[in-house]
Amino acid sequence: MKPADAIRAELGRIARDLGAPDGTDVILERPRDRAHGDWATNVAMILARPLKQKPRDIAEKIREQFRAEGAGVASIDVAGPGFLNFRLRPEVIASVAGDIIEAGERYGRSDSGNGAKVNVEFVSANPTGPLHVGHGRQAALGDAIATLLEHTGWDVSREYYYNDAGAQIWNLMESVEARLKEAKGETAPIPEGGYHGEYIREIAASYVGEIDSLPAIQAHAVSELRREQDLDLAAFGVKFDTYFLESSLYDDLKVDMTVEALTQSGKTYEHEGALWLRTTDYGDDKDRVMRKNDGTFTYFVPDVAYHVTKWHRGFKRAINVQGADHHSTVTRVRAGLQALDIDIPEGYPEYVLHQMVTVTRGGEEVKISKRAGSYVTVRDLIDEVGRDAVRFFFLMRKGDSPLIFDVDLARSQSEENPVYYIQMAHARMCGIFRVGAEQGIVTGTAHADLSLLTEPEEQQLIKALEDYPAEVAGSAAALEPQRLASYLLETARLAHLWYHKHHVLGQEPPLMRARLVLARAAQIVIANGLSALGITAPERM
RNA sequence: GCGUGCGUAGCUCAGUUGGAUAGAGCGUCUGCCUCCGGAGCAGAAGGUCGUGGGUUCGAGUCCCGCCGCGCGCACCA
Repeated sequence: MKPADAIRAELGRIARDLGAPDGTDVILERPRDRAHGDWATNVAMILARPLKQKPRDIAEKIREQFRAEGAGVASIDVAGPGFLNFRLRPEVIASVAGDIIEAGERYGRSDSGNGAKVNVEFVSANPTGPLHVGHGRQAALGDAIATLLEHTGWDVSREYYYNDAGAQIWNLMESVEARLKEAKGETAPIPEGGYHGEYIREIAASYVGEIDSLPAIQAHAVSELRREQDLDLAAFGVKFDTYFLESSLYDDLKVDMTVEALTQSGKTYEHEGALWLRTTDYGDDKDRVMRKNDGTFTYFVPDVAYHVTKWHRGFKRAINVQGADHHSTVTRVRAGLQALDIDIPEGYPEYVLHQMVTVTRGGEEVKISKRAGSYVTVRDLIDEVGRDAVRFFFLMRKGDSPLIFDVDLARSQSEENPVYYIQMAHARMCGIFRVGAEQGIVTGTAHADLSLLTEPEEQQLIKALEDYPAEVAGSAAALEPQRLASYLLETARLAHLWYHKHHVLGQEPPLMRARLVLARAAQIVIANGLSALGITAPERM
């Protein structure tokens, strides 16, 4: 049993004896201040009300009744308003390192998702141009969230929705047509709302079909751009399980069926030649048009039809990663799903929204990519700083905050660069084993006496490693990869600290063996954490 | 104006779903180490958590008002 579990069990037993109500959960947490001990609980404060006693009196009783030896506890203090602080025996803390090695790359995984299906949709760019940095943030976020969910026991499906129908595609087609005419020497301006990037000329140049066949031009442009985006995603190392085409919703009459069902529900009305949905019944600030007076549908109608397919495909949980500039769609899509009245939960789908990305180089904002014209592409970024740095930088801030991507920092091979810093900690641990092997030292970890790991830096590092599973679980539950990123930074710091202060190789064999276990455990945790974020853990740098 | 998100050290940001004296990196200052350079080590200073109320044993965290900034407010996506 893990030390924390032992304490929790003992606290549970005492709480019951004291007459705590059923369902009282005992929360153990790391005290913010290390001087307060290894674990703390506020259970005495929680029980104060139901037991009608002072928190400190309850805490005192718990302290007296606590059977410390079995739980590996060295001392218990009552502090502050009624906290119980536990200090563990050093060898109990150290024993965790052995468990980590045993679990290996499975360390940190859990099964709280129970294998339930969850759909994670992200990027979902219109095939009207190369992916820009915002899509990059989405790709990093979506992929990491998907992996975190996998690590916590969910059956995850990564999905990409191509908006290959509608007005944007029409604009794309007209833009390419204009460039085709231009190539023949005609004057042909890009239409309003059209695309001006250099890539439009490339698409026109590679077109070999009928010059006046608009459907052919459209098909060519869309397929070229999809191929282009696939290359962007491949460069980023993201793989999707499903590519869902918006056009298929029209082909399969899903859009018509959805409109029909919404009309049947009585939540729609005709007004000024358009068909409206009463989204105000579901918290929107005004009703929304479904069918425009030109007979075509507004974008959110296929979006509703699309989410109905997710539901029917067995995803009781769906998560959409999007730019916050699209946040107004949230209410509309959910309203449409509710109006259908087919038992879809109100909060379906869940949204993870992220704020803007700005790229800086030399302290100046970079605004333009040559190929795309008006924005910086993901590919530019990956080419310049590498996939790992791009991913980490996109993940280290919470989605709610705008993100400034400092290209100079991301490229830097120094410890100021957070990715480099974490990967370096991993490489250093690997270096110990590499050098050890060269010296003929057996770096196996069997028969180590971990109670020798008593240095403060060692105890602190081990405690951080012990927290890894909880960090993964918390990060996954909150859909917030940046938590894990922060954790890795802190853990890397502790690993560097330990490495600087204490040598492994060249120590007396028993101590060396114990430290080899710790080095291996640290290496495993950092590697697992990086992998959960989609970042590699190089063995040397 | 309405909706939404943000506001934490000089700078960049964490803050584990409401806990104890609010943390880290960079920068600054003081020592130490280094042939030089890059850097490394130990420590220090630095805060009215935008602001005013509220909720309770307890608020950076939850609720309301105000101020500032971003985003959205199309029969575009």
